[in-house]
Amino acid sequence: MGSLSDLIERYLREQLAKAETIEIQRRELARMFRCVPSQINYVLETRFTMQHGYLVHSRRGGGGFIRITKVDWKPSRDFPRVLKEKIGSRISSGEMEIILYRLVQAELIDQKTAVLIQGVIQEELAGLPEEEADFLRASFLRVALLTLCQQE
Amino acid sequence: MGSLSDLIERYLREQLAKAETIEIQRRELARMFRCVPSQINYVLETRFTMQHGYLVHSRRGGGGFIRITKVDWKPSRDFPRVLKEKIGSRISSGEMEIILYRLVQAELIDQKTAVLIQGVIQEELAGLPEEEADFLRASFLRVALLTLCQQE
DNA sequence: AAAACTAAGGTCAGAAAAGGTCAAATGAGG
DNA sequence: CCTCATTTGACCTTTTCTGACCTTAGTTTT
Repeated sequence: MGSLSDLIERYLREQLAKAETIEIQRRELARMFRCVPSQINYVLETRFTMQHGYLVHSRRGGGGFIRITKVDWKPSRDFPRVLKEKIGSRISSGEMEIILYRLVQAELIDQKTAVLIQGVIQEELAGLPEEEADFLRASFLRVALLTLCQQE
Repeated sequence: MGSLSDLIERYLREQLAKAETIEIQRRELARMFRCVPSQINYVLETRFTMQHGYLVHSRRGGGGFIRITKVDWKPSRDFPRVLKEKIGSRISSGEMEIILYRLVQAELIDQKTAVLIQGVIQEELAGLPEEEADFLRASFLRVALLTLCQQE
């Protein structure tokens, strides 16, 4: 406790407590903390990931910046993590159906949406070999659910 | 968001918010922003393309001008098809950002959702070679948008 | 009417200004 | 000591900015 990374993390969190989105300049921040610029990347990679509830977006070149946005996951703070665990790296269409059914039971999504998701994903997967489809299905399902879960 | 190009972009967008079509003089604008005239071309090429929903037309010589016309994205009933057409079989992250921005402009999705989609997809694509990522990104974007926009 | 002049805008390549990546060196805790 | 997290630095990619040179369209002169 008390490493430079921790300090930088605390500083960024303070800023993010004041605003939902902040924009920083990597060089500027690095100068503030007297470290090399890539240290900032390290802090972002280890402490401001989606799992932590943050989205990071950046632009290079003149006037470049790094934008950090706090995400308010509707269902729960660790929804992304739970989803990752439940879905895993691959999933069959049967398993997907079970998960969707559970989410409907939990009233996190409604029946129509569940059906819609299945339809959209099925269409996207059309014609692919089963082997490959299972991997992609896992990704598609995560994208769909994570996208949905911020809607009100 | 601090580059000169960003400023010029914002200025032009403001004008275009007031009128469908605007006519500017490159020299005049360059003088306003204290830059070289070709900077204006750069802004137009990177931020006011057809993809962005603008048409640019110009004339040289005495009394020359640059005309920018806004082409609104009409939220049609046939949204899924239009979307698939726009996304295509592969798409770069930059092109995706443009599409999302236009959807926000058209009020089909809100800003937070756009950012979220980018984040979720970025995460899902992490570590993949660019070649493969472009194809998957197109699929992910379709899944996300079709899931979102078809539910009521 | 043709030639010359002037007043726009267009192109392109290179410099400058960011941020990104990756692996090696270092350090802290068990 | 070993392992994992942190720190650093060399090298890469993207975006912006600038300036030299080119093309086009009116205007004036011959």
